Amino acid sequence: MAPSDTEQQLFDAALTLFARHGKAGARMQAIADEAGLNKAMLHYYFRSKDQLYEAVFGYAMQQFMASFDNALRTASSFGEALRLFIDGYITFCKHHTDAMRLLVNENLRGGSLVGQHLQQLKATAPDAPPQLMLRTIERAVASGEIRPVDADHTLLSIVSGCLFPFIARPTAEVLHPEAAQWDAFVEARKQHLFDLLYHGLRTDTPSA
Amino acid sequence: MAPSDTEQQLFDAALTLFARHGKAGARMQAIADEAGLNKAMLHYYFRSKDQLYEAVFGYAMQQFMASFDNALRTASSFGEALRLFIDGYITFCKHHTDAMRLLVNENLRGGSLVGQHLQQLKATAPDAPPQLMLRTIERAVASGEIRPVDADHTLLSIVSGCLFPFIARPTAEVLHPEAAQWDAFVEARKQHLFDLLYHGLRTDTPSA
DNA sequence: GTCTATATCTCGATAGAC
DNA sequence: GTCTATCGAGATATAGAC
Repeated sequence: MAPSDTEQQLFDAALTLFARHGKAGARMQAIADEAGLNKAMLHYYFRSKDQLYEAVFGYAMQQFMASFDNALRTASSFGEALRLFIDGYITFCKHHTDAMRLLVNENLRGGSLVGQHLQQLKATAPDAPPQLMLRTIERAVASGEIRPVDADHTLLSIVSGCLFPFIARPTAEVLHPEAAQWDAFVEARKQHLFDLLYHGLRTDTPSA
Repeated sequence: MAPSDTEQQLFDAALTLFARHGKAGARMQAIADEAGLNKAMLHYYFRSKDQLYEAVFGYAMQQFMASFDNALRTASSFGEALRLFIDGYITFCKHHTDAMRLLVNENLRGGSLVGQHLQQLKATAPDAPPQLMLRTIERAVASGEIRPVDADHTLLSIVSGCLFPFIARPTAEVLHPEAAQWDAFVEARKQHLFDLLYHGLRTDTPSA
């Protein structure tokens, strides 16, 4: 069932405002305004604010997971997988900033939605991107391609490096004013992060 | 002027609840309850919710900055500085989770408070921890102790590695259920992160 | 300084015309 | 399906007794 135009507009507006102001801070009136419609339509399509939020959150999560899937499966070496993962992650954040913000927000608040959706995902798709990357790391350790690091911590480090600039953008912009051209800064980050992590993980280091 | 006991109790309760539910989600009634007092006292000491929030935010920021200052100045090598910075950061997050959550939340929301306070800090204390660590990185690059990395990106990577487990705790706990003993996981992270970053940054890699 | 009681308003949700 | 008008809960903030 394809959602109607109206429903889609409301949905998009909700994503934007929930991401910007959080679940509690976003106003149904503001969402309706953003969509160029009225509150009654919001309730007509989504019943309540709670249900609207859950729908939006589920969508963000799904969109997020889908964004790496293909990339990761084509990698033929750990280095390539690492680069694809980093590039994919950062590109996703750049183009779907609202979705990312929503996910981080929910995590930060310790909401139960994160656990629910992840558990479900783990059950229905045991080789979703996070697990896939975990196993990629474990294989690379086993084959000696990288040092014997803890896979969970390593994945956390990779993800954090990708996400953090978006989370801490206001701080980053003060510390690094030249980054006024945000897009260039984000692009440069892909390369920096790959270098740092690849050097940090690989077994042998031929001198330059 | 030392704040009265009452004021302090209200303040602490506010920090807890603002961190837990965000500025919009936290209820003045709930803050009063948490402090074992009533709403009227909140307005008596802090005028409005806005002013209460600003006071709490400023305090969190200040507490955060103060927590590294001494540690960083005693380091005699880059490796030592890196270890002190990581240990200090993670320990701070562990013991002042609410303050950290508040700061991250405000960053995520792109609030203007972050910029204001950081600008002011930069003016009054030009060698506050962030700048201090930046210069430490630059010196280490200049001396050849580490590879010629971009200092801003590197600092961002270090900070993100420290903070992220706390930000993404719900996700981390699903991916890594053994981390049910959170404290042990956090302690282990100090070592993991230092290893990863030190290997990633240093110039030469003597084989084990 | 501290409390109870209340004023004022904002927001989520619904009713009902079209 | 879409809108205007409105209800009623719950929020911030204040008044005023003690």
